[in-house]
Amino acid sequence: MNNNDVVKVLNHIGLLLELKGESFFKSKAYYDAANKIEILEEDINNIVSENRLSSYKGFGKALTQKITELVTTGKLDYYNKLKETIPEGLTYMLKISGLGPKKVKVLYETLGIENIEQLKQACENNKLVNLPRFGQKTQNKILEGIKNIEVYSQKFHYPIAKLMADEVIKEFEHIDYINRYSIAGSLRRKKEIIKDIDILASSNNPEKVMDLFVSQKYVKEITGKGETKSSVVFQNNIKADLRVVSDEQYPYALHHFTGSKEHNTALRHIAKKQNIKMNEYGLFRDDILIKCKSEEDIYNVFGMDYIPPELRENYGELEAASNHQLPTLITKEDIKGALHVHTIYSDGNATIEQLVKACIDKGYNYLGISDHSKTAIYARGLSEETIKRQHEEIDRLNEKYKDFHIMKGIESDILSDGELDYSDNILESFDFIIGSVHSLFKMDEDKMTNRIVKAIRNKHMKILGHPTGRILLNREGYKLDINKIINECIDNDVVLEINANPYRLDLDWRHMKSAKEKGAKFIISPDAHSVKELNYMIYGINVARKGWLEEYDVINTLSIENINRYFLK
DNA sequence: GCCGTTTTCGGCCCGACTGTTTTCAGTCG
Repeated sequence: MNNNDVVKVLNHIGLLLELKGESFFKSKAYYDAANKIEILEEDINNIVSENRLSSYKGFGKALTQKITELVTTGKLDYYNKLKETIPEGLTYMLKISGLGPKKVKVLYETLGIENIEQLKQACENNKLVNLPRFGQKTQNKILEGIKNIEVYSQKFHYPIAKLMADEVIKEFEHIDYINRYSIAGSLRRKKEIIKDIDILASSNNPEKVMDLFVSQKYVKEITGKGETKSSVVFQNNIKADLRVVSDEQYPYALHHFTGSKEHNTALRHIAKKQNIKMNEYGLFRDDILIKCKSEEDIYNVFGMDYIPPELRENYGELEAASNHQLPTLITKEDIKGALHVHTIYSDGNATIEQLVKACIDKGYNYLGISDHSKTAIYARGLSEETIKRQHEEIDRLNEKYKDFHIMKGIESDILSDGELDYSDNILESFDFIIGSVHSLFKMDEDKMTNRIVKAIRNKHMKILGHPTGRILLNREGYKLDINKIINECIDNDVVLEINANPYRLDLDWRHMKSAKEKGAKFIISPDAHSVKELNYMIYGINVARKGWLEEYDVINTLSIENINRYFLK
């Protein structure tokens, strides 16, 4: 039973308790515990076996006992009994927009409704309208919600949501009754997956701003409209919320709606200890507003440095800001070159020279070509002869572009036994080698971990490509012991790739901070298959910032001389 | 279910919107 399994059980217990009608705070205790275990870097099994769980805040007698039973025996009597008392279908009914635990409980207890199918029938037979605090509109909304269940639970990759949000705020640009505006929420924090778009504006005429917002051409449906808040669904099914406040309230509101919820809650706790009330409209001491002109001022009130939105995940940023120990996050200006790039030699669609010109335009100093290796037949992986030909072309181009440097690399498959794809003398002809897993994803955890560890220990290997192989919203990463992989990389001077493809963003930023603290080095790579995909770099920088990385943590901030020296080490 | 240096009981972050009521409960973020 790993950390993730425990998180799932605790969250489910929280949900079941809500459906039972228990105090919300009891549920919250389970949710809070789940959240804490989720960001834990240590294996819960170790913590339990060493009896250290109760020393963590939020883990009292009951939770410690339950988690211990769960981890040591693999099951939890309390959980199993709880599950028996509540039909499974009720959990799914909560996914319907507008339905929460209280209403689901009423439906179950009065009409005996146990699942979405029964609920739909009851609506169609007009059974809901006479229930307490239900009515015609609620019934219609539930029916609509059942129809929209997939739409409303849909999630989106960062670039899709960013593009949509930019369209919205473009409309705000020249409106004289809007003072300030910004993207907020998870999009401003640059999360890799976005559920909905949050936008904030300040204005003396909120009604007019709301009218403008809900009448935009991309709006498919208006799901709410009030004086300070409106919600819409766009044609591509992305939901968006707009909040409008006065200009004086804007900094507080921007902070509030940027989140994360966990960051805000933790900061509010700190505020409360200092007798300060905190909400989206201001900071108040004895009901008197503490004036702040910017988010920076807000953090300063608590003696903290400004925390960039990317770090606001309650991963230790509040403590670091108090101690003036926040990282100086990497920026796109720090990047000197791109190393994971495919060409027409394998499955890319651009020539080396086209990519060189694009990189020069971006202000990069070098480019590292890394086509697929020979086992990747599906991607036209390079034979030994083709490699020779490619190296000759690179030599010619290096003569032609004197102020720029093209490095010879390869993305070698890590074969099922952990070997790389070419003989030693071929491998020696490259400036760098990325090792990546592209086959047999279903291996069990031990086998996969050993396979990759063996590759990491290969003296030719310099970079571990997309370390977990995940495809966001599509495929889980292969099963592996990520901490062991990271430790092996550190011990063997292998660089961890941050694959900047917005559908991968692999390594996950949640692992970066602790890896960095242990001494890991990273490279942000576009994994481009075309000139256009060189632009993926920014998505990798976004998540590197979320992972607390600074310039010196990332090797493609080095000059060409130093990166070559690094690989020769 | 957890927590506490004023507390071992009574809090637990806070507010907008909706739909049901005729003042507020439930949902949502």
